[in-house]
Amino acid sequence: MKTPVLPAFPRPEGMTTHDYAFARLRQAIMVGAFRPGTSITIRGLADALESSPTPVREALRQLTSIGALQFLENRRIVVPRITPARFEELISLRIALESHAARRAVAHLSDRQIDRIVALDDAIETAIAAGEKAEALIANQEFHRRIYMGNPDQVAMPLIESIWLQLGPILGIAMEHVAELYVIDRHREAIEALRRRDEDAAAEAIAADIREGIGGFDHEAVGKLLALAG
Amino acid sequence: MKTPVLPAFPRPEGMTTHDYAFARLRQAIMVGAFRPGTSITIRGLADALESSPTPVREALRQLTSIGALQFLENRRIVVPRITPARFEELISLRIALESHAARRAVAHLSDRQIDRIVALDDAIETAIAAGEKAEALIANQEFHRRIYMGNPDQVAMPLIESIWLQLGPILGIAMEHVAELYVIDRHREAIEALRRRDEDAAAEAIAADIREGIGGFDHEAVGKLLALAG
DNA sequence: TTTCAGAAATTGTGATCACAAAAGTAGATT
DNA sequence: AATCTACTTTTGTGATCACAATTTCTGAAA
Repeated sequence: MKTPVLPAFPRPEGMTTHDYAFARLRQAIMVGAFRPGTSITIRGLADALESSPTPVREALRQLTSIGALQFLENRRIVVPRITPARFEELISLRIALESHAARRAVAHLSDRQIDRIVALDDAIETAIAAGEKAEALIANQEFHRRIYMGNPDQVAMPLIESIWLQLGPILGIAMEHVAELYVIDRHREAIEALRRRDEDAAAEAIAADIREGIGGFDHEAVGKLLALAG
Repeated sequence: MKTPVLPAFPRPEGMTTHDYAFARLRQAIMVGAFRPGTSITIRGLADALESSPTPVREALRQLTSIGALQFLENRRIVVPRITPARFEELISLRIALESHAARRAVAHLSDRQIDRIVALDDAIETAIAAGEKAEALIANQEFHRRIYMGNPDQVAMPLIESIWLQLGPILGIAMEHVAELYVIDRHREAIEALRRRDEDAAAEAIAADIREGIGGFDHEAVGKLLALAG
């Protein structure tokens, strides 16, 4: 497999080459632009980004630290492959982390912040109705992120995003092979819990949202998806 | 503050310069060798390791990805400072992550593996009795790691170690200012739970171990420790 | 057709250098 | 003594190059 094409990504001025490479790759992996097993080369990326190996290598190294990429023994760089068992572990960890983060955020969220979260949920439904899967996915991530980030001393978000990155590749496959995203809407439930400042209910709503969403794929379904991807 | 002295660390042959720098720094931070706020320079480290900026910069970048270091706006590299609130978040996240990991490991641990874990617990007590704080700390980490790693598809360990790294600096301060490590021994309790294959009890024992160990520092105690460190 | 050895191309690694930004220093001015 | 300015030093950034390991390609032999 060759180095895949990167989705466009505007470069903010003042951003270092390294940071740009990192942000762009990270985004690409998180939204499922890469297949599991895809191999990546430093020089290939450097050419694509019109830069040189040094900053690109740093970006790739950072991505391996957070589980988004993998340096093999033979020094090849690949998007990690997923097994059904590993998938299950990731989902159960996601539930543990995110219900924890939701619980710890409840007390900090103002009504104004909750309003913005509601707006994001509307954006998700708009995107789904329009059949824009990628947009819906990004909006969904933003919905979750906005909740957890309500906690100002929050330290779980980077870990949660690490899990999202590890799920990205299989998510990309799922998006291609599933006719439409049928999002079981636990979001309303979560929002109601936030408004009531009910920590237990918020944590449970988030857990259910994950469990019934991407977590809904069972052992067999994941196996089929992976087989489809080669 | 200057770049601090690194604890010795033998370099396995065949290990790349980058990997060596990463492993050595990581270890140093995890065992509390650095104070919060300590600044680090690429060239300083390169000299200390008798190498060049390129591999060192990669190592530092990786360490920032897992929260062990921080690149400031002005491009300075520092060991992150901790606030009491952040400390509390880290502890509560540690409890959530590790009790989850313990629970998911129980079913996979063989009696033989549990025996080895018991041996590690003995090593901890030996180190404590001898007043060797650093050794006790490392053995304690190894005790926890060995439990969680029993799960072959485990994905939580890197995240847990990320938390350990973020707690490392304050742990170093605590070790200097606490007369002796008084480890409330929930380890026996955890081991018993493992032997009974009791997931709930194992998770709870680990949670209690953390809560009554490093988690025992309250808001005020953490503030004092940080004040001592400047 | 398959297999295997050797050449060629590709790729990660790490040292070096030029550059720009930031920090630190020294001296003059108020 | 305090403050500001100009100069020097330090520091992160990124491009380049040589090197070694790996992979890929090529062609001959079975």
